[in-house]
Amino acid sequence: MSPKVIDETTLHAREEEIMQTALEIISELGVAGLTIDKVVARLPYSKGTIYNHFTCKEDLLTGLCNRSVENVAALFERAITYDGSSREKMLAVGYAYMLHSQLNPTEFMLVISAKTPSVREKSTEKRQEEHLELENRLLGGLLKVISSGLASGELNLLPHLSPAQVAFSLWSMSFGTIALLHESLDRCSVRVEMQLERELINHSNILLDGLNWQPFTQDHNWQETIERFKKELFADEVQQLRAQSAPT
Amino acid sequence: MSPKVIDETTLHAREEEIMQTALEIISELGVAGLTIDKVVARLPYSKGTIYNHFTCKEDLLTGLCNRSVENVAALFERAITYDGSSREKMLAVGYAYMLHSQLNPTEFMLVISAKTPSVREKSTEKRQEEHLELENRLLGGLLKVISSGLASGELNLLPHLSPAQVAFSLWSMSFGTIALLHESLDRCSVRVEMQLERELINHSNILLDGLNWQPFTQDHNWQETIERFKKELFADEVQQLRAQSAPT
DNA sequence: ACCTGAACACCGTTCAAGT
DNA sequence: ACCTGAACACCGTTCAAGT
Repeated sequence: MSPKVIDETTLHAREEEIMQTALEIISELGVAGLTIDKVVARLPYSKGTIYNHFTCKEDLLTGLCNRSVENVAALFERAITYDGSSREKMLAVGYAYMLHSQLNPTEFMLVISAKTPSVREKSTEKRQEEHLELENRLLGGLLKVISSGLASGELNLLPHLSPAQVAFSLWSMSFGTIALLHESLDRCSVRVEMQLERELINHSNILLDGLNWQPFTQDHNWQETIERFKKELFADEVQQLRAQSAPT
Repeated sequence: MSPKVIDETTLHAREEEIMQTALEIISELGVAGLTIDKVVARLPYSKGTIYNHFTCKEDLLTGLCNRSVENVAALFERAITYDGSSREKMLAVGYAYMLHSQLNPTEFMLVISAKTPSVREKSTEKRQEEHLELENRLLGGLLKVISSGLASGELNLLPHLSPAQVAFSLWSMSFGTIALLHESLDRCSVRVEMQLERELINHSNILLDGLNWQPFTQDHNWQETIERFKKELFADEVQQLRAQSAPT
C-alpha cells in the first residue's frame, strides 16, 4: 500500500490544538500541573503523537512561549501606528505590553518560566532560534520609535547612551513593573496599594523624563493620551479586559 | 525509656544543612533537577526526616528563597550606611542588589521561581508570612533613604508621587534589568552587547534624573562613587566576584 | 509513514515498624 | 519523640507492534 503522508496544514493545526490544550491545563493547574498524560486525556491523540510534535515537555513549553511572544509583537506593531508624538508611541508600546500581560496572565508567567535554564536546555535548537527571532522583532519596533524621536528632535540623548540602550531601559522597566505587580506573584504590603496601569504609566513617565524625551510629564495631558489608546488602538482588548474582570 | 527530645539548635543546624545541600543540587542541575532523593543521597538522613522539616518540595524552595532574601536585606542595610548624598545611597542599594545577583545567580533565579503560584500555593503559611516580613524589611531600607532625600531637599517629587511609589519604581527597574541580563536567561542579539553593571548604573541614573533627585547625572562623577562603593562597602563581595570569574 | 499504548525508570509523599 | 525506608501513585519518555 502507498504510505500515507500527512499534509503540512493538518500537522500545523494539530500542533496548534496541542498547544492550546496545554495552555488551558496550565491556566487551571499551573506550569507544574502540566502533564503529557493530561494533554493526551483531553485530545484524541496518543502520547506518541505528542512526541512527534515536541521532543519533550520543555519543548512544548518553549513552543507556548513563542506563540505568546508572537502575539505581543503583533500588538507592538499596532501600538506604534498611533497617530501622535514619538513619546506617545513609546508609551503606547508599554501600554500594549501591560494589556497583553493582563489579558494573558498565564502566558506572561510562562514566558518567564520558559527562559529558565532547565527549560531552555532541553528545548530544540529550532524553537530556541525562533525565540531569538521573535525577540528581535519586538526590539525592532522599539528601535523604530527611538529613531523617529531622535530625528524629530523630541528625544535628546545624553552622549553616552545608544538607541539600543534606550530600548533596553524601557524594556527592563516595563518587564520589572509588570512582573512584580503580576497577579500571580506574591503581594507584599507595599505592593497591594499599587495599581498596575497607574504604576506602569508613572514609571514610563519617570523614565522618559530621565531620558530627556519631550514633551515632559508636566507639559502634556497623559491621561487623555491613555484614553485615546483605549479607543483608537486597543478597543477590543480593553473590552475583553472589562468582560474578564466583571463578575458573571 | 524517657523519650528523647532533640534540642532546637540541632534541629536548626540540620535545616540549614538540608537547605545548603538543596541549593548545591539546584546550582548543578537547575530547579527542575532538585529531587528529595538526591538531597537524601548527599546527607546522612532519611526521606522521612526531610519531611519533618519541610512539608513538601515547594516548602523547601520557599525556605531557600527566604534565606536568600535575608542575605539581600543584610546587604541593603550595609549599603545605606554609605557616607555620601542620599542619591548615592540609593545607587548603593541598587549596586548591592546587582552584586548579590551576580554572586548568587542560582538564588536569584530561585526567588523568581518561588513566587510562582505552583510553588507558593503548596508552601506553609508560616514560611509565606516570613517571606512577606522579609520583603518589608527590604523596602524599609529604601524608604529610609527616600525620607532623608526629601528632608534634605535633594529629592523634589512631583506632587502625584508617594515615597512608596518611588521605592517601587526603583525596585521594578533594578529587578527588570537584573532579570533580563541574568546569565541564566536567554540572550537575544541586543542583550549580548549589554553589561549588567554598566546598564544598571545607566538605568538608575535615568530613573533618578526622572524622579528629580539631585545631583543629576551630569553634575557628579558617578564612576568615582562606584569605585568608592567597591572599596568602602563591598570589598569582600567584589573580591569574591573576581575570584569567581577568574579562570582557575 | 505515521500512530498506538504497554512498559520502564524515576520521583514525591506516606506511614507502619523500629528505637 | 523521632527516625527509617519500603510501598504507592503518578509522570516523562521510549519503542515494538500495528495500520
